[in-house]
Amino acid sequence: MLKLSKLTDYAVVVLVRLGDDFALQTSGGIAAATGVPEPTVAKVLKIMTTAGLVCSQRGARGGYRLAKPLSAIPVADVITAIDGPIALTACVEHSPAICDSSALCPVKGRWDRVNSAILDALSGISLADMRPPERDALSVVPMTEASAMPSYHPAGASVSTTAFVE
Amino acid sequence: MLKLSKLTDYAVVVLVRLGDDFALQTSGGIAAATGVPEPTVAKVLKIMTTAGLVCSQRGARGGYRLAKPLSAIPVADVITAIDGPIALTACVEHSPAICDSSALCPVKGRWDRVNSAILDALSGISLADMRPPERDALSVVPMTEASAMPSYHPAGASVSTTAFVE
DNA sequence: TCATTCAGGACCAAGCCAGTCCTGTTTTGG
DNA sequence: CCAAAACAGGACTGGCTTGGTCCTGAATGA
Ligand code: FES
Ligand code: FES
Repeated sequence: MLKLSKLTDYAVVVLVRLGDDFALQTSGGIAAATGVPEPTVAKVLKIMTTAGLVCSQRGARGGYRLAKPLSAIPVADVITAIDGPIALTACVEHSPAICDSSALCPVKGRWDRVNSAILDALSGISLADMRPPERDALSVVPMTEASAMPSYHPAGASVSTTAFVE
Repeated sequence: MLKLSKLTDYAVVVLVRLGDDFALQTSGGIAAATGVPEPTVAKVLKIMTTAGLVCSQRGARGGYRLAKPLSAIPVADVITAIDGPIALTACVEHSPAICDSSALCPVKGRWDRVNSAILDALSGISLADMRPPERDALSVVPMTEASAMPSYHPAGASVSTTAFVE
């Protein structure tokens, strides 16, 4: 299954939202603005902080801020931060897993080319390219309450309408 | 997790093996030659047949044969045959899943570019590129018995040495 | 001092994938 | 005509991964 984890999708949404203005934003505020459940936003932002993509300010009036402009963050970095190194198969350079039968395997080392092709493709697209041109409608959402706003669910399926009850 | 299913890895191994000669080869023979468990080989080949990548001949003295040369089979086709259409997220063209909140989603339609970049990369590499230059050592393996040969396990981990006991 | 906010885990349930097996159907060969 | 060989197609199950939640602790500002 060549697909991204749902967390990665969330991360892009959150980061793009962070890029809308450079003021400190709390995880709760971002959750309200994007419709992503607050615990999930917090989890994503923690990972992003560890990866160095965002800066955090602790304590009261704290929050998160982008560490670099959106145009300087390739999509590959976000994926790597959440999913770990991009390794299509177990037998690819920089893969966490090791391969036993590398002496016998007929396709030994041959996936590397495929892997780097994908890596190049993902490194050439930045988060700025993911931002939609019309960013007015979303920025005006008040960060206090967004109860009536439908939540954002990338996976589709059945929308549990009580995703962010508070 | 941006990684391929293990079946896809097997499929490439099996198809490359099929490309070594154009005679009919039984699933059992391929299993013996590659070290992949026989039921798995059969499963992979059935999928490949449905996808039209290999031709099958039923009955006694039957077997499988490549439908087209290795150089005419891009890696993307193998992945699509096993994993379904390449769709990084749920909100990509040709994705089987549907997205509810496409009206609100801030990155609506923005994954398409990433997806096609990957698709292009995978379409530009054929199975012939996956075949190692030295194909002597593998072709001389007799198809009758390969009991002493270590099995091929892409995932690494613990090698159950009794993979193909018979 | 206290409320606020992030840090960093542990934790559980659901979904998915790998691998196996079983029952047909088709063809060859005696 | 019969039996063996080999593919077709599905059902089934165990194990792993992931998504999502929660809890406790540390830092900061009022
Ligand atoms: S999740 Fe469907 S358009 Fe973004
Ligand atoms: S599975 Fe490790 S080299 Fe191919």
